[in-house]
Amino acid sequence: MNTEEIPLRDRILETTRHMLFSDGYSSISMRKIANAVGVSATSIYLYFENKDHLVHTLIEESVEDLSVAIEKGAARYDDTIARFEAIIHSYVDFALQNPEKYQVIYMVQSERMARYPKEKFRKARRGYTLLGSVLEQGVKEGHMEVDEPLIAAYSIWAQLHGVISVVLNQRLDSRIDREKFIEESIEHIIQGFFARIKIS
Amino acid sequence: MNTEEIPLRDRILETTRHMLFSDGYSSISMRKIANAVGVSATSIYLYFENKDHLVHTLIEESVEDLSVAIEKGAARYDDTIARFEAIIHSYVDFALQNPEKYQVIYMVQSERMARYPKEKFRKARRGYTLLGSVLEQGVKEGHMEVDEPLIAAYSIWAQLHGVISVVLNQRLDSRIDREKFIEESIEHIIQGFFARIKIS
DNA sequence: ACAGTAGGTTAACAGTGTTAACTTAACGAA
DNA sequence: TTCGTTAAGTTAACACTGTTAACCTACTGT
Repeated sequence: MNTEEIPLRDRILETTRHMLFSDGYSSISMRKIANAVGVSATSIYLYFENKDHLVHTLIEESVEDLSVAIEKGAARYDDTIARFEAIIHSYVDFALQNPEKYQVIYMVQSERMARYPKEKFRKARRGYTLLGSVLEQGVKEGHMEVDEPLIAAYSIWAQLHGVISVVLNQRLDSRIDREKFIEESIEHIIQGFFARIKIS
Repeated sequence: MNTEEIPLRDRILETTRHMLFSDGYSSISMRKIANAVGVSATSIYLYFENKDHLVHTLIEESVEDLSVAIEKGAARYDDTIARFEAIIHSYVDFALQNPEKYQVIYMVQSERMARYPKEKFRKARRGYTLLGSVLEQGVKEGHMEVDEPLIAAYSIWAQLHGVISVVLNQRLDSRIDREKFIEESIEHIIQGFFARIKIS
């Protein structure tokens, strides 16, 4: 078999990610995962402390990949505004092209995240920290008007996630066209940072 | 006892909502809920088909309350722009003042929501449908520039949820001030609809 | 040839959602 | 008053869950 060559730990991770995405968290169990991999349930505990740890590892992987995608996207441009837009589009593109990985990041609700080791959160910061520094640069160059770049970056992050999760979770109103929704939402989020006109 | 006067069904709902918020979904069980209420686990099945139905009922209640809050907020003003801002602030205020109810709406992840009866989703639409009609009015009066009011409304909805959930789920970067984050995010979301300036 | 170890296994425990069958109290009709 | 019916709850059981402890087994280095 070819799969025998791949380390068991990796096979467990891949199988879990797939099952997590297609069946949902509450449907997966250690026994089912083990069964799909072709080992006994307790073998999973040789590589992961418990179910939480297994899921957290999956999240960490996904966060890493997302961060890399964003950094690559930004690196393609020198111009600050182009970098700003590239980051946002990289985020959205990654989420839409890798729904399994993206969904895993946010699939786990607050309670289970509370058990997520705090130091790991710093890795998750990489993406919007980069965005923050781009915003700062934008302010310096006079293109944007932003009080607190870090807050602004986080705000964009949250807004993007809201848009993406509505799309991926299929909560979108059936009367609304998916692509148009995404496009207009991104446009709106971007636009909000170039114009700061007082309401007349 | 005073609690004996309250119907069992209501006591179950109240207890479940509280436990759901404080302990999280994965920590609650039919037996624990029943124990806290003071009845046997199977008694819950006299009023709810299963655990899903129990949770869905809770969601429905919360959605209803949120909708009412928004409608009340909008009704306080005649001016379109004022109504627009009132809706957004009502949404945020409700979420922050009733975290138990708001969190319950989004606590249940996509998989469990797929089992949520589709006809119930229409009720959930009430809030942003109202927002959509206000946007439409704003376009008519020349205050705003929006292509598709319904899409725009949904986009705002998603963005607001993103911001709120970051705050309530305590995923906020510790360097960032909570109140300032909320304020600036709302400001940004609102501003995006008044100004549509092409990027130079 | 033998001890140690890496990489698995089976058996068991306490807890889960859910169903079926049972009890018990209240009520109206004869 | 006694019967049948119904409502509201109970207990016992089933198949499944995460997790632990004890066991096996094949390969390694000496």
